Amino acid sequence: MNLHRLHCFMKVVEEGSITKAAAALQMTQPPLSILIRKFEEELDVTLFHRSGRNLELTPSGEFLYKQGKELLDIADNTEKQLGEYHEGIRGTVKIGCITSANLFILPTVIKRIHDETPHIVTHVSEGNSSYILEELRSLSIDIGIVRTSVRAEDIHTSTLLTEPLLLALPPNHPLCEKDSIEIDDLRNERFLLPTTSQGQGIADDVIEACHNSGFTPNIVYWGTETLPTLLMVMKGSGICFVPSCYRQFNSPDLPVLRHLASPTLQTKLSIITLRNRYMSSVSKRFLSITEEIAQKMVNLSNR
Amino acid sequence: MNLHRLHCFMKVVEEGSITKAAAALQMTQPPLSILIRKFEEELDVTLFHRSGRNLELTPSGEFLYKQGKELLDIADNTEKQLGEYHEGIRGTVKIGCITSANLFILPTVIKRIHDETPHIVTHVSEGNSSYILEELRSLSIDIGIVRTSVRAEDIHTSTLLTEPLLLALPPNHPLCEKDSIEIDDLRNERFLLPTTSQGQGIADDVIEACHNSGFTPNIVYWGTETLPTLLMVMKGSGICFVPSCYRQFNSPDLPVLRHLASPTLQTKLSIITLRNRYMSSVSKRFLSITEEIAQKMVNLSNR
DNA sequence: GTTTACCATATCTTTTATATATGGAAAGAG
DNA sequence: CTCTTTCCATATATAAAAGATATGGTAAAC
Repeated sequence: MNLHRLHCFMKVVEEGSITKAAAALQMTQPPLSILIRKFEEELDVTLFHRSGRNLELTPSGEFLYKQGKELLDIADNTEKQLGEYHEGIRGTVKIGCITSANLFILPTVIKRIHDETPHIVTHVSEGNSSYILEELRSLSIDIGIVRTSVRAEDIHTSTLLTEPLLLALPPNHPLCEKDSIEIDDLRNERFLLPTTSQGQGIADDVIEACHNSGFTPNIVYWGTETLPTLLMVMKGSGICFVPSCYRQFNSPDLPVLRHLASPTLQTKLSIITLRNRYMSSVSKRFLSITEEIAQKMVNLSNR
Repeated sequence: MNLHRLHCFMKVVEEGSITKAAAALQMTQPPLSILIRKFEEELDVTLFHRSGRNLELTPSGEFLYKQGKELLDIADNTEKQLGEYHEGIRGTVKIGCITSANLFILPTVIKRIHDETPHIVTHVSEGNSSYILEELRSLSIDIGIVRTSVRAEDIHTSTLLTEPLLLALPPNHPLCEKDSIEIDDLRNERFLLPTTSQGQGIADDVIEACHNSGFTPNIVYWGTETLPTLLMVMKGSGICFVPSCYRQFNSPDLPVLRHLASPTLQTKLSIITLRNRYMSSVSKRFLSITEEIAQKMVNLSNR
C-alpha cells in the first residue's frame, strides 16, 4: 500500500475529479490519471467506475476512502511525534544519581522539564557512584550524576558545580561559638566519614587535610548515607563534613553547618555519560538544563 | 511516510542487522543500507546510531518500530478487506422489490448470502414497480425485482421466472367442485384486479383473456396489494388472479387457488439493473444467486 | 594477527513519477 | 442542433528512485 498514491486517491475523491485534484496536489492531470490507474492495479481493485467523462466511486473505493483517512491520520501523527523525539520534546531519559543530586538539583531540573515539555518521561534511580557507573555501562541509564570524578576512557565527565565541604556540628558544640574554625580545631574530635572507594571522594580529602594540619583524624564511623550521619552528629557521636548544598535543610533537628576558615575542602558534582553511545535529543536537553540549573544554584549560594 | 521503507526498517529492527534483513527481504545489502538512510532523511530523524559495525536503535527508532507495527497492520487489513470487496464477499447490496418477491424469493436468497458471506449487508425496500424503477434511476438501489417487464433504454432486464396466474376462489364457490375451469366460466363473476400501470401487468392480461373468450369482465375493485385482495375473495367480494407462488400460503383462511385449463395467463418476475452503471461484485453475486434460486423454485413447483 | 562479519560507497540499470503535447467523448450554451 | 467547453485517456520524454554488482573499511572474534 503506497501512501502517496493513497493520498492522491483521497484528493480525487474529495475534489470529485482528477483534474481538480491534480490542481490541488500541484501537479498536472495526466500523471494523476496514470497514478490512480496504477493504484488500482497495485490493489487489484476497481476504485472508480469510469463512464464517459465522470468518475463514480465503487463500493471498494468508498471503503478505501474511509479506511484511508484513518491510515493517513496515523501516519501523519507518527511522523509528527517522531519529529518531537528529534526535537527533544518527546521521549524518555533515564538518570542515575547520588542522594544529594536527587535531593537538591533533580527536583528543580525535573520540574522545569515536565513544565516545558510534558511529553518527556524521566526515570530516576538513586545509588552510589559505582552502582551508577555500572548502570551507565549496562545501558540501564542514559546519564549519571556522581561526586567522584570518573577517570575512565569510555566515560565522558562534565563538572556541574564545585561546592565547599561544610563542617557539621551539634548545636551545643563549643566550636559553634568560635568565629573562625580551622581544621586544626578538630584535632580532638571524633570523625564520622562517608565510605570511600578507590581513594577518591570526600573522606580522602578530609583525611589529607588533617594530615596537612599535622594530625591523624580519629575516625569512629564509616557510612554511605549522609542524612543518617547528620543525625548521628546531632546525637553527639562526632562531627562530619557535608557538601554545602545540605544547607537547604535548615532545621533545629539537624546539625549546625559551618564554613571552614581556609576553604580548601571542596567537592565536585559531575554529570557522566557513556562516551561512544548515541545521545538522544532528550538526553541533550536534560544535560543542558541540568548544567544551567547547577550554575544558577552556585550563583545563588555565592550571593 | 513511505510504507515500503517502513516495512524494510521494521525488518532491520527485527533481524538486528541490515545484512540479515536484506536476506529476509530478498534483496542485497547495499540498497537496503541506502534505503534506511533515505528513510531517515525523509523523516528527518536518526533511527539507528551507527557505531562502527553495529546498529543501535535510537529512542525515535524504537517509537517508530512500535507505531510502525500498528500502521502496517492497518494497511494490511485494509488491503485484505479491499480484496474481499473485489471478490464480492464483503460489501453492501441494496434491493428494491415487489411484495411477492419479498415474500417468496428474497428470504431464501438472503439466507444463503448471509450464510455463505457473513460480511455482506443487504438492504431491501419494498414498493410497486414504478417506485422501484425510480429508486434504481436515482441510484438508491442497485437491483430491482419487478413483475412488469420494463422496456427502457437505460434498464437491463433479465427474466427470473415465469409462473402461471392462478384463480383465487372462496372455498364455498361452486367452481371449486369443477374439474377443469375455463376463463369462460368466469363470465358472471365479479373481478378484483391489481392496479395496472401503462397497459402492462396482470390486470391487462386478464382483461385480454376475457375479451378473447368473448366477454368483458365485471371489474368491481382495483387494489395494489395482493394479500388484502385475497382476503376480499374469502369474504365473497369476487374472484382474483394471483401468481402461483402464493400457493405457499396454504391456509384455511385464504382462498382456494386453481389452475386454469388453458394456461395462457402467465406472469414474469424480472430482475432489473441500470444499464450503464458500475455493478459491484456483491451485486453480481446477488444476481447470480437470485437467478439460481428462482430456477430451483420453478423446478420444485413443476414436479 | 589474521580472519570474519558487517556496513558504507561507487557505478550502472531498471522502474517509477512527473511533465508536455494531444486526442476523444460527453455535457452545456447559443 | 451545432459549437464550445470540460473532462479523462494516451503518447512520448525526462528526472528521480530503487535495485544490483563490485569493492573498500572497520571492528569484533578466533
